[in-house]
Amino acid sequence: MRDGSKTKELITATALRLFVEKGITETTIRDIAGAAGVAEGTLYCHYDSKDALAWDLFIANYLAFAGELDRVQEERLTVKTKLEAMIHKFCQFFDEDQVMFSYLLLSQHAQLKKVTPEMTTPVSVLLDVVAAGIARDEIPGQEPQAATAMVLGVVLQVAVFKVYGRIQPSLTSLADQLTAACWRVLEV
Amino acid sequence: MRDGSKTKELITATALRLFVEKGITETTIRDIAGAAGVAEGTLYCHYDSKDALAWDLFIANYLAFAGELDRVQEERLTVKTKLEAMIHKFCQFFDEDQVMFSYLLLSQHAQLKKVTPEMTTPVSVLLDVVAAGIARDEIPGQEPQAATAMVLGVVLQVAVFKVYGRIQPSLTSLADQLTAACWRVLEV
Amino acid sequence: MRDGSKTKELITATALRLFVEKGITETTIRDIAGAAGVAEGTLYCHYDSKDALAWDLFIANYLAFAGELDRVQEERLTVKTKLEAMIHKFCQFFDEDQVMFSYLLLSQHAQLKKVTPEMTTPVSVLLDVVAAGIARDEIPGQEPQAATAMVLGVVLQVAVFKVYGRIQPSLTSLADQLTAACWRVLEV
Amino acid sequence: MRDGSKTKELITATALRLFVEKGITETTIRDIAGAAGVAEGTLYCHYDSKDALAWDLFIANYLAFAGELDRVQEERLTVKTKLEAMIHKFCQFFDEDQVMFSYLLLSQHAQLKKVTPEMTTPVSVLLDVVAAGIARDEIPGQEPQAATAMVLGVVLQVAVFKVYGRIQPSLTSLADQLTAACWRVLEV
DNA sequence: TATGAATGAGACTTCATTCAT
DNA sequence: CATGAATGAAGTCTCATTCAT
Repeated sequence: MRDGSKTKELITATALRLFVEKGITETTIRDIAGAAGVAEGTLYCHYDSKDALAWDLFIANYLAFAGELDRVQEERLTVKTKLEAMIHKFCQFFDEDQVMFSYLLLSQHAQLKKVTPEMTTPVSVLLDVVAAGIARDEIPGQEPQAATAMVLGVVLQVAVFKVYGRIQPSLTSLADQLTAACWRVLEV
Repeated sequence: MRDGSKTKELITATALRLFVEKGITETTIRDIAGAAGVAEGTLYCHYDSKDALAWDLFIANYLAFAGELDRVQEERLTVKTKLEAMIHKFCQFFDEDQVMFSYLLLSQHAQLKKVTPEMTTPVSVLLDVVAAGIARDEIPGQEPQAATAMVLGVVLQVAVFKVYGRIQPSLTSLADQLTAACWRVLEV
Repeated sequence: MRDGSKTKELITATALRLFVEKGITETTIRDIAGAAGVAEGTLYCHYDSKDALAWDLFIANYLAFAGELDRVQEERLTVKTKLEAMIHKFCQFFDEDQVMFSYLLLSQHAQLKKVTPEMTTPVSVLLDVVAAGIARDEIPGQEPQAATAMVLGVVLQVAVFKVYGRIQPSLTSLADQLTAACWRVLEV
Repeated sequence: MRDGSKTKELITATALRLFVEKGITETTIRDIAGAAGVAEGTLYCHYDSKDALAWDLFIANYLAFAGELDRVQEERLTVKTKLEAMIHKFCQFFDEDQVMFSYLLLSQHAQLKKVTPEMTTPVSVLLDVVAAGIARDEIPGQEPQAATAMVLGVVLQVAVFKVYGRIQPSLTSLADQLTAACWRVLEV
């Protein structure tokens, strides 16, 4: 109540958790306010609307993650090491903040309509690396979109299985295994 | 007006399309009835509730697809051919009824809470095949859940990219390529 | 299905039972049709509407009962014997058809708006007898309406208690006791 | 807008009036909100549902009235004076708040299913007094339930006739007369 | 007469949002 | 900034009634 930013963070974190637990549409303002211990109106001191909250939560973190992916790939020279670094980053993100990772995953479909093509997203970063790898012949010639999809699928579906409790070990501990698998996928 | 099953099919098909276009929660009874050209109350002649409609639509087709997957894998002897047949089936299903495939994909997360463990699902069929392959040493020793996730991810994410228009060719035409990729994934 | 009047009686009897069990508004056409084993539309072959059914059921039996009360009182000469005969009739009606008696009791309030003053009702018959008794000095001078209310209350409330299971013996076996009590009430 | 309890009282009083005028089922949320001059949703700031409103309105006042009856009977020593005091209380309640009295009367049947046996109700208070009177030989030996029903009937049916406009004087002015009649009823 | 799928008005309820305090 | 009562549009669902067969 003293520091407004504390309240905002509280609301944001609570909303994130509930969005993942119940879904965005299924989570009401009352749910969030109640779980955060603030009044319903308070939310509107920090966000214009529920949609704005969901969007902010999505896009800020989606782009930030894309930025991190981009940074780690830029620090590597070969496609193989770029891919390795990116997958490690994926796994690290998942392990450090599974709730946020899940949120990006599940809200992706709904929010993607509002993502403009010029934005740098995790997918576009991965696609650029894969496409460059093919262009530079570090990866056998193939359709970049399909190749990207397969690599992305390997990582994301393992994350989904982890969320569902089908997989026990941390993703980080599986990162090398995932990288190897992805690399084999790309070797045509 | 005479044949109730025609009306039911009309409602079902309309609902399926709208659910995929706008999302389940975002699709209203009025949307469905309006698009199907029937009265709102008519929906309740055939389904107990909107949730029941969404669930019926999901589970009937989810289980039917699982059944088809199971049938084709049973007709093959080796894990490799089983996998190949299943992936072809995946691609065929996608190409023949992309709307339904998309619906199963997007509603999976929400409806999965109501799926009981004894049900045979597409995931459980794939998992069984992979696990058996590992047990029989047709696939190198590894964690079956993780292996299943990776294979599933390859196929599903390519389907997602296809839905988003990132990929042009039909999935069926990519089936062999996907099978090869999945097999490389499993070769440790 | 062969004889229409059988179907009508079936519907009528079923409706009566459900109206008493659940209340008129709370009983749906579907309830009645389902319990009677006929289609929903069939009801409209015999009654114009649900309200018409409820009203017919009420007024026919309300007036018929009034007619019986009137008949038995006319066959007696003194107010005391008239009252005795009427109360016996009340009790007999209750014991013979508790469901119908209950229906008249509970729907009275709602249907009474449609009862016109010139109709001969159970209340008007009782009132006439009491008023005549006062006029003829067979009952001490008093306000006829209040006197009628008290007599009616004694009988009806005992019936209500019987319906609620608070009273065991049949009303008929209590008729003399009720008559005596009513008579004492009227003796100012 | 500031003081919520004012709004709640307004809604409650409006609902009470309409419930009595038209019946509970026949009164819609829109009716209540419109007559109270609030939005429809406002009702749900104060009550969980329409049923909860009807129930609260019933049980709070039903039990409060039972409490008052119990209090006045406890202040008297003999059954005769207890009965006299209770009937006066009945009449006073009716004259002071005929709408509430009518509501308790008409909703009694529907709400009684939710009344548990351990609750002290107006009927149970009266029954206890009558039963005690019989036990103490202040009233001739008889079945307490039937005796209670008759006394209750005398008072309630006069109230009903008053509601219907058949009786002009206030119930309070008739209280002594009613008490005398009830007493005669009990004298076997 | 009987059927029952279809109708559509309208009931109850939810919930994002506002605003006076 | 925070509050929370109030709002009212919109959603789901019910149900008396119709009508083609």
